[in-house]
Amino acid sequence: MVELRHLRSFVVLADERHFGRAAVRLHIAQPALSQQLKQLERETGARLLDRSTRRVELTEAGRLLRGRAAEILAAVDRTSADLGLLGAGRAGRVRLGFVGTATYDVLPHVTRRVRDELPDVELEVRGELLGPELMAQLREGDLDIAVFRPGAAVTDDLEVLRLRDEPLVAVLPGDHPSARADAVDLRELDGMPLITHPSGYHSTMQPLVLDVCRRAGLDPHVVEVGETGTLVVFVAAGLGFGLVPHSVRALRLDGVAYVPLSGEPVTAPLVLAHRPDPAPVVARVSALVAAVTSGSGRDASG
Amino acid sequence: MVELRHLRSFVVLADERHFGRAAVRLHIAQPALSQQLKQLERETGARLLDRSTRRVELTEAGRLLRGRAAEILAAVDRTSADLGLLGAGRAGRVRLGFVGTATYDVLPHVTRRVRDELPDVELEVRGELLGPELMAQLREGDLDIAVFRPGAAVTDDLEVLRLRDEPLVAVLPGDHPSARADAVDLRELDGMPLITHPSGYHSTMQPLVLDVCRRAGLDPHVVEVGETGTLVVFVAAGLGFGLVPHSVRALRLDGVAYVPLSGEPVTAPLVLAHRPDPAPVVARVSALVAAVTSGSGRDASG
DNA sequence: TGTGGTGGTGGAGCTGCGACATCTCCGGTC
DNA sequence: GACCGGAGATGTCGCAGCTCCACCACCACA
Repeated sequence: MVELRHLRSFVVLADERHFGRAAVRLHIAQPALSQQLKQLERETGARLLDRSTRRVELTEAGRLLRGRAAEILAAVDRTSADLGLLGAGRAGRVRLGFVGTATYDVLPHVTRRVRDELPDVELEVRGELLGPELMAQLREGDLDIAVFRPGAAVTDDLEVLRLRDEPLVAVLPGDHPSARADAVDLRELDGMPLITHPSGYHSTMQPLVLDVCRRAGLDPHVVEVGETGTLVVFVAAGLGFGLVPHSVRALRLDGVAYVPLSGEPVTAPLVLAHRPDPAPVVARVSALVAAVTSGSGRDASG
Repeated sequence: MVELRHLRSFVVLADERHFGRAAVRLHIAQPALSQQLKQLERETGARLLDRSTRRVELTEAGRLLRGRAAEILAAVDRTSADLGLLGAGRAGRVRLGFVGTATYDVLPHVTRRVRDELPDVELEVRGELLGPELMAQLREGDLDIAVFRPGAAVTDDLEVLRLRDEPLVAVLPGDHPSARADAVDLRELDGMPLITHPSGYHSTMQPLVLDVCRRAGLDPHVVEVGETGTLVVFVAAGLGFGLVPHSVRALRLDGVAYVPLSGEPVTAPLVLAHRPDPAPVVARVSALVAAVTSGSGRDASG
């Protein structure tokens, strides 16, 4: 039966064209190498080397085998390496997607920690995505881990880990009377347009935000934007106010103030999701994300 | 060190998902299979099977390995098969050269037979070459097998196999008085130009043909042409007559008749040559050429 | 709580691989 | 042409490691 041992020896032998030198490189004795080649020739039924005591030359069959054996051994090595990384969960590629409101706080912290603690893990990070889109990409296998705020549609074909609940804060233009207050009552904002994430099934933030406003007796004119960054920029431009999770405070812009809401706190949950039975890397990175978010979530602002 | 044995076992195990059944299929005992899997997991550093006494399931690493191992084993099998064909002389590339007078009869028959009986052999055929040129190409390694008519210069650094002796026939213009005769005496052609192959060391036919003419008392005006095809075309054009081996009759042109010579037959030998200690394919194709020429040489004309 | 079936483990035996010594062949040299 | 040295082949032996057998541990099911 042909074994990789035969192929490994043959490749070196074909390279050296000399049994003695090849044996040294293989850390075996020359007679053993002769035996292996003989076995290989018996197994394959082809003469692989034209050899005399003076000269070792590849036959046509030998040339064919040299190429094939090299490919096979490369495939084995590559597979072995891949499996090692997979098994240790210390390397491999992980694709992470973040919802907009986690893009400016969680994302950079996670990236930093992974680079520090799992330097061989190749992170592919995408921010400013929307919850339903993230879940769809997870299910499609286009993403390994998603960090988002769950709507009603989180089914149990995904493993979901609750990271933390973040209180909503108001995003106000810097020149608003309440911009420097310790807290703001939503009713003080009556009449201002509300900048929100998209409606429909696209964002889980908008229904939450609208509900909060309605309960405070507000029915603001709504301006929808695609990204959290844009939302804050709009507020900075004086186009209205917004309601965002606390951690968006990491996104500091001139002309913008983040002010806690007075009264009973309203929170937006942040979760992490991945497919069930994840690869060790995915599990490891997930754990790191959880550690990052629980450890230093609240004091992320400056 | 990972060996193919491990991969073969793993593929079956991944297929059966049952150590006992897999061991039976592999013709080894179950504990041996457990050992192999353990080794494989140690080598790769990854857990490949989630297993209890009730259930054997592939991990993600296992799924990766199953695919890779199958590819690797397939590549090994394919290579082994290819080498077997090469070794048995049933595959490979053979470059065949034919002298002009064997181009129109032997060449097509050989090509046909090889395609039928050795479909994996890649044949590279060149016709209308001259004997000395063929031998030079053989020695240079530019050709594997040559079929030609030997001159004096066939040395013993080539293995030569006599294929057959062919009687010379006259090639006459269709309107010649003897064109429809059963035989022609050379003296009837006195005064006609003789179309021949090249002189000097280039062709072994010309000296033979001139000798035949001289012994018949002819001293014809000689017109030299490079190829046998051209020779026959010249005859068809009424430019003279020729003397060619019987098998050239396979080249039928309007306005040309092949007529046997009366009197004692004169033959031109046809031989096959290759380098000593040839690759199996070369030997096998050589045998096929010999079979073709000895079996159906004479009745090749229509 | 027994029972059957499953994968894991420990020890004995044997296969087969590799090391060593030796042989044979061949080319170069004088 | 006899000698010499280097190269691959061969014969023998020791031992690593694989396989097998017997047994263990575990779990589902009755």
